[in-house]
Amino acid sequence: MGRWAPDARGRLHQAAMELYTEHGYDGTTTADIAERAGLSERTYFRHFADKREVLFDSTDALQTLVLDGIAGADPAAAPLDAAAAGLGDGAALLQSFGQGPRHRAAVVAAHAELRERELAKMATLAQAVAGMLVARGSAEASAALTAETAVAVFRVAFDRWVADPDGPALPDVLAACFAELREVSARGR
Amino acid sequence: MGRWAPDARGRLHQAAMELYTEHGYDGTTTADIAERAGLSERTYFRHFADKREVLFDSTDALQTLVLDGIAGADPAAAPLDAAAAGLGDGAALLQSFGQGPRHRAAVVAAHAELRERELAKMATLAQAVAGMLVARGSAEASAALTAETAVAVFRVAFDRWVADPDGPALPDVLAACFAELREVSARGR
DNA sequence: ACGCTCATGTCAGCGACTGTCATCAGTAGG
DNA sequence: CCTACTGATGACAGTCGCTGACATGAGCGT
Repeated sequence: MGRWAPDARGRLHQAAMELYTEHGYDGTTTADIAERAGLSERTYFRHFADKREVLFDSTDALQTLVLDGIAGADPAAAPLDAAAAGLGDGAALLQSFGQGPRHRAAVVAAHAELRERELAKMATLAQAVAGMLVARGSAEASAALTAETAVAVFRVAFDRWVADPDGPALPDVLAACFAELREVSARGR
Repeated sequence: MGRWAPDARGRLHQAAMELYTEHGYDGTTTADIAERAGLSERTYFRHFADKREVLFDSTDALQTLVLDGIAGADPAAAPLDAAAAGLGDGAALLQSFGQGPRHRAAVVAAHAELRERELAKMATLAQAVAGMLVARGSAEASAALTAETAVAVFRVAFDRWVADPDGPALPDVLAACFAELREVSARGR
């Protein structure tokens, strides 16, 4: 047994989710979060860079999984297919958390600052995906376009999945969205 | 002649661009900006919601132009083509400002908070584009996918244009990116 | 027993942002 | 010409996000 209660980060995350849900993001101070977690406000900022970041701890794991999925994809697969495969792994991870991601998404959606941060995280993911595509042999420019497109599709799929709790599993929604992308972009000229 | 010097918003924008360029975003306080514009800090916050928003006044005009372009597109055109046309109008607007957008992009790129806000503005644009596509007859879900994809392509095109000052005009870069999207998404299966 | 580590607490302070009230040139109405 | 009203602004106090600096003390190796 350590000197301090274990998993301070986890307790802060838990406290933040509860308080943002109960009193809203604006109605919660970082001191409130720290207090519920049994820590000082200063310690909160040793674990998380700002008031928003406490909700985005899991995105690192998601990103790692997605990148691994791309790295493990068939080397002969087209870049967009490789990206889709990696994002499919990420979708499966989120699906495995049940309603958790939906609850978190509702909290994030409720405040502009949190939505902004989520977009920034997705942008980071897109950049990392592009990097993996380059590692697979894509040209830099083409990789960026493919990655940004793929991540945009992922976001749309996630939004659809959140909006329809009785619908298909996230990986299936994602696959459907990629199929739709091909249709949409094949039309015209 | 009014009681106050005219165009307070414009002066604040000018002052912010200068100061963010000279001393960086972190090295500039809102009080600094207000002082250079000949106003009080309190008045700054009457014109702009926060320290970031002062750089994003022009995105409203861009959005309006893009939406008008979509509204005026051939009703028979495919949704993605209509979105591309509207975004092409927006690209032409930015191109007409010469190096201005590149300078602004450099300032935005220099700080994470500004990049976040830019992403948020693009997300707003994507939502508005989706709305216009629905108004043209697209289904809600399909419109969201098309709009998010099209705006992602726009962002990639803008980044390429910024990175290559001696390259082709933005509308041409954008058209090339849309062509590339069709290639990329046609490959595989 | 000694010193080192390292997560934490405490405190002071800056800067972003807000609510509130006062000011006063211009303008409309009588 | 006086008066009331408007609307952009200034002044001031206060909250909160966030940071730097220093202190504390249990655990751990030596």
